[in-house]
Amino acid sequence: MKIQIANTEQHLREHKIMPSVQRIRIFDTLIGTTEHPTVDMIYQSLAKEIPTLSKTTVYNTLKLFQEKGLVLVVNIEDHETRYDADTSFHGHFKCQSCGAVIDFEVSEEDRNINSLNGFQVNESHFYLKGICKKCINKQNII
Amino acid sequence: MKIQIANTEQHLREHKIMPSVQRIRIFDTLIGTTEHPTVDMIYQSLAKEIPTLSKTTVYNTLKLFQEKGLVLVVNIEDHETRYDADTSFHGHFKCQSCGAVIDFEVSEEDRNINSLNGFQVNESHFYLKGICKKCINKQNII
DNA sequence: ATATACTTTTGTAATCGTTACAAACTTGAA
DNA sequence: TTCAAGTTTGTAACGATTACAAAAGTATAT
Repeated sequence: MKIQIANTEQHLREHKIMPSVQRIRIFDTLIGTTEHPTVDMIYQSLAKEIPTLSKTTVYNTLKLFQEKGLVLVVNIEDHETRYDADTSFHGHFKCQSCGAVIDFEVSEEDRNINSLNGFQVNESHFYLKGICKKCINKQNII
Repeated sequence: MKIQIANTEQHLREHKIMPSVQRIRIFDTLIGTTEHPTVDMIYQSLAKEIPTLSKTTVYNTLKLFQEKGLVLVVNIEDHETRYDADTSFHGHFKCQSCGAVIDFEVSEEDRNINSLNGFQVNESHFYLKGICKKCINKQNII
């Protein structure tokens, strides 16, 4: 889902992150899309705007955001690390046909696994793969 | 959980896999452990027994097993692909203290996400991270 | 048994995402 | 202005995985 942040600069400061141009634009790119971009996608979409941008900066910045709790890492696919600015709890569905990664809701009860009594859970990731509604409909038309 | 297979050779044949020595031993290694090993862990544990074994063979074999539905890939951690011979549905918990990957049960209802009506789900992965019971107890003792 | 075709294994080299590192640059305070 | 600290950049290194082609093994027909 898309996240609304009125003022990115202020938002970063509130999380003790110095708001450099690069950091602001990387964060804005992330909240401006629902496609859970990879480092490379973010880099490509900013390269024209910030010609000196280095991919290392994108890596460093996303790592920083992650440590400060501003973004979540989505590891739904091997060797394809994606980032999500929506840090509320939700699941991710990857369409094996069109490749889109789509958010879905997970109820409070659903994520409470009672077979894990005595464990301290810090992170939860729910990943599903299959064919999304759009692609199913396309198949039916053809 | 540990899986019981009476006869690996026959099991592979039933899945249209030619049971070579390497394939049999790789499969046996997988069902003989609950630690969801990586390619390297499997390779290391067989290297003495099969001195000519190539890591490429371990990769090829696990890919084949995966395609034939004999094993599942566990991607709970970035850049650390693990394999699981238990293909029944269950979740994985990774302890951030000792590194163990532990299975947990997920009820039928829990994995049925009603916000995904109209989607075809082919694979489900539930990953949790935190501190396992053992490590919590250790901390209390110290 | 022998030849032939086919499958499997092996080792090396290539690839790709990510990280390490050090130099250059920017910012803010004194 | 000068200094110190933080940030960005480019290059090189790294590690997991894959590509590839040669070598070894297996099955089948004659």
